[in-house]
Amino acid sequence: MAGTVDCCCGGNRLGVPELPEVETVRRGLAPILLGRTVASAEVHHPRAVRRHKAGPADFVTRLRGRTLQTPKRRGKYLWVPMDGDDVLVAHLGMSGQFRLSGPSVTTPHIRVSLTFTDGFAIDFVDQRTFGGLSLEPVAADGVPVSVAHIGLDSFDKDYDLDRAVQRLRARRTQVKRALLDQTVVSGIGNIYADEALWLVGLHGERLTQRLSRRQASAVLTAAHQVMAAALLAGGTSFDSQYVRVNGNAGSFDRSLNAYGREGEPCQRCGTAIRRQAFTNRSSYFCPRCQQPPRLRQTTRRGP
DNA sequence: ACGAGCTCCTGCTTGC
DNA sequence: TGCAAGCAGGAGCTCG
Repeated sequence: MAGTVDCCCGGNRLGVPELPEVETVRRGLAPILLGRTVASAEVHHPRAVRRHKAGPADFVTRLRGRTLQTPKRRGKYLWVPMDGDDVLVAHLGMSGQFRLSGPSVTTPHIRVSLTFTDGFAIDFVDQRTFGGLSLEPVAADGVPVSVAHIGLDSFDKDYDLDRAVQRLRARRTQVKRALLDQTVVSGIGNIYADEALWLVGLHGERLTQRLSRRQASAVLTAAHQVMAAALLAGGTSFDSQYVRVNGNAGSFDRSLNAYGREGEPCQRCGTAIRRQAFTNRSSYFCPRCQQPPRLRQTTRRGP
């Protein structure tokens, strides 16, 4: 039904919002928020505003009467400039969504609701409560203070690949860890890191300081390409009748080559994709295309 | 200053 | 059948 929003994952467990999903949400929100004035805000779960230091009551009070402008994004952070000095910052975390509110919408896990002066309303829905909203001042460049520490993402007009390559190679860690470090380049999560590494045939345990410029450049470029493809698919799935503001990258299944494909044949060489524990999560890679480093600095790997 | 590891959270899946 | 453990993972935090 028009005016409602379909569910986030459609059974796809890969619903975690990374840069393309967040950008899709931003584009969906833009025409909805621009020029609307908040009549009231309601915090249903205090954890959703835990990054708003002054607390839920202050959050609600300060939002009232504010007129919203076009949302902006860096990496996986969204923020909405408003009249006045501060901005509304949103992070979707693992499961955050914005949904158009209405009597026909029966959604559990509504954490925050915003109602506008024209009666229109949206909900911030977040099952796992890793996401949240806050009101924050902005730093000198117009970026919220909590976002200022992360690096530019590869879609930013000021993004400089050479500088990103420098930062990546300056780290003293494994390349996958560095790709997930939002202060190096923002926007890359576990899924796109694995896909980028598969594309360029690098094992995630390769040490950043031993990557050539060419290798570092290739993996960053690959990450951008995978995210660009997902963004394109998310964009084409837009339907003005059913405004998608929920982080679903549409019908695109992200054409994943490695992530989540344990035991399936590698699309390049046919070797079974392997899953490996990685800091409380998983890494997926082709053991043939992505050879692990033979020698670690102090530790020898097994075969 | 930097890097590693832990923690927060909920619902689905798997194993006993 | 029912319960418990495992798994998913972004980012802030602490510790070395």
